[in-house]
Amino acid sequence: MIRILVADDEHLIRDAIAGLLDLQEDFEVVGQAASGTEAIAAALRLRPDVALLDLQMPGPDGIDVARRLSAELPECRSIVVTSHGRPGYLKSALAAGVRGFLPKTVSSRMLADVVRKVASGGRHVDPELAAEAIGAGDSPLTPRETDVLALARDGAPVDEIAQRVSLSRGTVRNYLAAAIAKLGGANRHEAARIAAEHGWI
Amino acid sequence: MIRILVADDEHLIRDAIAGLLDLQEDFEVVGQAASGTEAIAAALRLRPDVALLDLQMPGPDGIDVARRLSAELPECRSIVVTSHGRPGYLKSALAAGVRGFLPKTVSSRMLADVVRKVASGGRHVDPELAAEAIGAGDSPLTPRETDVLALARDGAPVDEIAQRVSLSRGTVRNYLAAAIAKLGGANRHEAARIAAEHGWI
DNA sequence: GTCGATGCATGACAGTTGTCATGTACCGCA
DNA sequence: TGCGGTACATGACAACTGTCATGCATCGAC
Repeated sequence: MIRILVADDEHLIRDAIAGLLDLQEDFEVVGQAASGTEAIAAALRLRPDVALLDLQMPGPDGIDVARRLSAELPECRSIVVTSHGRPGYLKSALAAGVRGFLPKTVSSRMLADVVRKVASGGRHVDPELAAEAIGAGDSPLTPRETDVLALARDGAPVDEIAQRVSLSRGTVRNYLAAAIAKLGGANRHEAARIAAEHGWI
Repeated sequence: MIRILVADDEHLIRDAIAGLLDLQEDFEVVGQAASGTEAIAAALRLRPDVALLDLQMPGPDGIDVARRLSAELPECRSIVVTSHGRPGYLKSALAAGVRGFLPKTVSSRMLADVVRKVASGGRHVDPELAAEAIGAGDSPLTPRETDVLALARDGAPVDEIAQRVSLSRGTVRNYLAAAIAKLGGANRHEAARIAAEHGWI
């Protein structure tokens, strides 16, 4: 019997996936969590075999949770599930000790197979996401450029960004220009959008 | 027996929700669709009692589908489900003839209750979304402002927007300024983000 | 018919942003 | 030690964006 923890902030999805998994005779959903914090607490308490984590959650996201769990509860294997897009997170997910990485576009049969595979010590990464991640490659941005672009993401003016990273206006503009050039955008906002799509910020 | 069509572009979610509903003794999931186009075709073919539609789908979204169905298949009642946020769509959903409107944060029990209620001729709108929609109110933007802001959304420069809506640069800037002022943003991008959060563009 | 309110349109001006030339510090390498 | 490459930092200049004053057309109220 494989003991599973399901974490997703959307109650309906969480219930539905938990119900789906519970239908399998060799699965038992032992707990549910609606946030990263809850997921960590529940995992430490319930010690499941597999933690099925949504990537986007309030508080710590799925990857943060996986990192904590692989450090504090190594016998619990993590699988991260994500909505469409976001191949850029794959690399950091693997670095965080995630054993399975799937988009929500896979079939329920595939999810069950992956849970079994991971529970028995294997790994599984969705081939399509893997291809996209390889195609997209690593972020071309330097750490500083990443910081600055991340702050520019929701429309903050340069001065505010400069203050937050303790830089002069000119320097911030320079980093933004570099990011814009590297990403091929027409301005910072397009660049931020592109970087976000690739999971680089 | 209530015959249900489930439409969601994410296979896993679709499967999971369908499975969840199928557990209910008085429900029968008669079909699934992965896009708005498929949903319309499947509904016309299968003539379900209830169409459960995801808001965000490739091609026609859940509201578009509901509009088509309420025109061409009025005996099929539509329920729209959405990820968190987006109260702004509620009004257009109701205008499109949607009978139920729920965030994906509700429990599975609630979903089942709403399906029964809608199938028997009732309506249900999530109280929290309704409150937010009332609080947020209608879009303060004029049609032109909405057009322009929508185009500014993903970072297009003014000239491109001007071309697309056949306006002078100055006029476009003026509309953007009006939108920025009305929405309380610091620049067009913040304004676009705010409008998007409210579902106004 | 006049009035005010509203939506739409334009151009001048000032402030912000993007581009560029330039400079410093650090690192690996011959 | 000297060299090239990279990340980081700055300021001048040009282009773009946001603000403002202004004008025109439509529509309902009086």
